Amino acid sequence: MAQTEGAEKAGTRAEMREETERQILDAAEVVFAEAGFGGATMQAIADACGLPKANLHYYFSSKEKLYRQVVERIFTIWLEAADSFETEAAPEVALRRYISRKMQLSREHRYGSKVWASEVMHGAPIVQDYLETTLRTWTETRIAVIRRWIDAGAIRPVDPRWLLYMIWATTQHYADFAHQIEVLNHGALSDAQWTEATDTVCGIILRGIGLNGGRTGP
Amino acid sequence: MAQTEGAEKAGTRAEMREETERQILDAAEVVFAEAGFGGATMQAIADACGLPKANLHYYFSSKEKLYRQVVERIFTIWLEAADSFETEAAPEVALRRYISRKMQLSREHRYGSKVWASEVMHGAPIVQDYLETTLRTWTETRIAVIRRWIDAGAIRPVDPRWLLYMIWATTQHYADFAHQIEVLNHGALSDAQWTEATDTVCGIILRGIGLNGGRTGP
DNA sequence: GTCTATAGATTGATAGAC
DNA sequence: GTCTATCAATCTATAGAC
Repeated sequence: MAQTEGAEKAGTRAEMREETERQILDAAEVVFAEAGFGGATMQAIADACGLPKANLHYYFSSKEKLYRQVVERIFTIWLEAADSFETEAAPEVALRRYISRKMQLSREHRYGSKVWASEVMHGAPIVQDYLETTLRTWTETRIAVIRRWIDAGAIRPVDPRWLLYMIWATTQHYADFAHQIEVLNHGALSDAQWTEATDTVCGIILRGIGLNGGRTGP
Repeated sequence: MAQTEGAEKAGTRAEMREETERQILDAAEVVFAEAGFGGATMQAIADACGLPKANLHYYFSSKEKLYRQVVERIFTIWLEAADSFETEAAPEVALRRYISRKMQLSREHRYGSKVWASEVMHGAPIVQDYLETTLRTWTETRIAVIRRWIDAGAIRPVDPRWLLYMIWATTQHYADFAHQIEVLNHGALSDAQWTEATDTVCGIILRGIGLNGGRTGP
């Protein structure tokens, strides 16, 4: 009965702690995404997860520590998606799978994407080291893969960096600018629209680098 | 001697007022871009333009009013660039010019782009009406133009919306994510890199919709 | 118009009862 | 572990001398 709400099948003490931390992180992700780090308040996060403000400081010593954990969680998800860029597969397969996975992430993790965008836009004060280590390494290996495709004549010669930025920008736009898209669309995108947008993005980029973007005939 | 600093050839009283307002708006744009609306403080903006905090409230009654003027100024620049999308020109010409202009804007107005991105990401609390009127109208006319191109068989049949979002996303990414790009690039992009990136973006998108993106031969 | 000083409200963080 | 009450710092905005 230590837990106020019947918060799921509360197991061990450690499991309960993990569950509460997850609730706070979920609420914090939304509030940070909608207000930015500076605009977000601990009170707003507390209200969003139905806990007293003091409890947040019990689980996360400071607002900045809480924010850091939110960003780190997002970066982990981003990295998992990055692995869908298979270095052994053919260009069509690797790129189509990677773009599709990124579009899916934009749909399922809109708030996480916004927090990441906000963090980078403000100069990455918290995750600068991630940019310089993990992201830089990942990017360089993918650039090498794309260079091999070019050398093998599989795709047109384009600087791999501008191609990667285009993929990141386009897919993440559907999360970060979801509000603008929904205004222009007179409502949220339907399942069919998400599928169509994904196919169109894949099609333009694949054809754009000299592949047969469509799935049938030339 | 009313002006503390010898702020340019001070002309009439109205001109001096305009000059001071512009200084404040310039400083505010940078601070809002780097800290977000919530994270920005009037003190930081005052320091950035070398004026006492109280003077900001003399020229702009509140922080929100100042922010609104910053965003409105950016939207005006955005609209001027939007006009470079000529509805009478051939698809290659219209799109290449529009994309190039947007890339140029990302380079010259990094902070403005960030403020706009932040505003939209947070649900456009200040400029919602712009999205529903000016932006929606502009977008619909361009969608009609692209549809005509498709009907005439000039470009492949792609939903014009996903194409426009790709152009917006990719070009604005170079401003909004400039910090990340510069980390991966080990420094700011050179003139040559900006030109190359612009050409690559134009090339991929034009070829992607069935045009000969390159300038020479098939 | 410009500046100093300060009011009034809000915030991150903590103390201490339970 | 959870909650109420509160402190100390900070912020927007303004009053009033110059």
